[in-house]
Amino acid sequence: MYRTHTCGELRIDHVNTEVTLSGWVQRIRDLGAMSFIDLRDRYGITQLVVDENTDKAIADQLDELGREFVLQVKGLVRERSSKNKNIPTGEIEIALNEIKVLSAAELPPFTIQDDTDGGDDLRMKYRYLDLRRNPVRENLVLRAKMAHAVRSYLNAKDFIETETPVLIKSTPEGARDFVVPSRMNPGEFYALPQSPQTFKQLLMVAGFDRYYQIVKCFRDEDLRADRQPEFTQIDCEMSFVEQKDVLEMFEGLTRHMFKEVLDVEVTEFPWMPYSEAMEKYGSDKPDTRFDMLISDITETVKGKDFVVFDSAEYIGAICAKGCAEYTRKQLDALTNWVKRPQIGAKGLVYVKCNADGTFKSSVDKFYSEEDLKLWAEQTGAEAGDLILVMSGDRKHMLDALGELRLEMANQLGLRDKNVFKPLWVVDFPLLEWDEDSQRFYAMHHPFTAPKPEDISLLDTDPGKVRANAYDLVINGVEIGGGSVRIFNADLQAKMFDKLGFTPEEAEAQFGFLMNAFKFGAPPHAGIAFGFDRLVSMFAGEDTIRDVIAFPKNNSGRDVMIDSPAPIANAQLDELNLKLDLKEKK
RNA sequence: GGUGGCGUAGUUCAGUUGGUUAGAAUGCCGGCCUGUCACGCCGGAGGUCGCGAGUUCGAGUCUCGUCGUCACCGCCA
Repeated sequence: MYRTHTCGELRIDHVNTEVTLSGWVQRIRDLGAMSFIDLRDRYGITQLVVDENTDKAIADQLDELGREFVLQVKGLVRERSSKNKNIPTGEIEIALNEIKVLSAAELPPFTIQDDTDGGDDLRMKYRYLDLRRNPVRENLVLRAKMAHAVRSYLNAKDFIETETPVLIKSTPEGARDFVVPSRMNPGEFYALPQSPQTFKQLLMVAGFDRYYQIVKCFRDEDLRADRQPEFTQIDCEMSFVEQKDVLEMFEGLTRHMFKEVLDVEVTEFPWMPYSEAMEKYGSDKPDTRFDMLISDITETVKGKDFVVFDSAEYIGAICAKGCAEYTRKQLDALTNWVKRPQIGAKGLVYVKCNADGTFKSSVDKFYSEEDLKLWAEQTGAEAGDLILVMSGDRKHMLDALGELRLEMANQLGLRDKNVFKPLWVVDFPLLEWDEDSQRFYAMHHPFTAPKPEDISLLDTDPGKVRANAYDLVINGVEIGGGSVRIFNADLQAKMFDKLGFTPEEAEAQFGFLMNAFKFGAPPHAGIAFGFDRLVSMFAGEDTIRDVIAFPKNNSGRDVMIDSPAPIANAQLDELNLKLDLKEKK
């Protein structure tokens, strides 16, 4: 038996018990004739004590030990003469009578403590050491707890957890696929699923009625702090439901998780049309923890001989509360910020609403106090506020104002990680025009149903068709999304036609699905949550890497196992593959 | 594919206008210490300034290239 107790469980009640503990050496404090060892495992830290006068042999053993050695120790629990109120085991210590080194340890490249001295890449390379640290381990414990909460909620609602295949086939829509060569079928490839989309729809055709899965998905696209090449979704589908039924069910799931895991009650989720999100927040994933809404002041500001505004398609503004005192330096910094290529604005106009009721703007030459007063009324600005104005083409400026809004909120500390504001964004456009390829793409995916009242627009004005699609957004993060699906073979065929597929192409790519719809498909709808993002939000982390046990870096590499890696020629040969690497410029 | 930040001791970082022998903290090693718990005190070791070219009398510092890493845009539900 390696241990009778863990390093986190002994208390004052255990005094005079003979115990055996196993764990890692956190730290040794050598006071001369007396030494203390902090022994750590996942449950906590227990102090071991050795007195050189009474235990000379054991004291000598301490010289051999170092940080992160794995020990098995035996001894008697006793009350400390000076207690540590900061840790749960702080009232007791173990007077050792035996130390056994189970495993020696080299000096770790960074110290295993809550505030580590290790940088990100070093921590990634030695991820198994990083995982010994409390904050990282706690994130993964949280993740396990959340997965458990998902299962208990959905199981109680009669959802059937079903696995779907990982080796499937590549399809032209959506993200780039990861592909896997098939040895038994020379020249052919599997693809890893971007999501189990078609399979869950087929499960509905199969009459499963309610399906879910916590499942890995794969997308071969460039990475971000919130994007990994393999990531986890809570994937769900339901039959005989309308949009409202799905939103209620998954609002319930979300609220259940907040309550179970964080003990947080969240309010009912408002529904916001996509068009409103874009116009008021400049984003399809609005952060509603704060207002600072975008105002369209195009009509108000035109016609005063300010050529920049007069020639602009759109002029929009936000009001930053209490920022009238911003200095020239701060305003210049903001201007430079919006002029960066990532935002791409031409400039920034400001209006300071002074405490005395007067206005000071960067366009005083063109606008009177009376004019500026109108701006203030329209943007809801009061004395002490700062109005920030941008002009240009509508789509681009809404986007830029949305980014500026978030930046100002950051500067003003309005994005509190402990406040959660969920909402549903609904009525997304069904199709999106792509200039490069001169064709429509499905904004969600090709199986999304148009709103019934918009179906007639499919032939006349496809870009105007709204979809029965919805996103769950919390604090400006897209947590999940889904849609009511097409369940009629004819309508599905029409969709493929609008997306530029010939009937033959549609048949070759998705014939199995349209075929299935001919055998009695129930109306159905579904949703998928980005599990990693949800966990990182609950954990208060900025990147999903912090809630994944073994994540990949920015370039899609696992620096611990050093993957991806070349394979042997024999392997390539077996797969009938030859490399033709392109020269780097 | 693009824009920007970073790369200096095991680690986290500082390093002035380009100027003598590149510093701090922490960790590590040695010594002392019986109530520590981020123990304390004394001493010591530890550097290809990512790599390569260039400018210069002189480069950690400036320029170009390259590699790595991070953030973002494009891309991606």
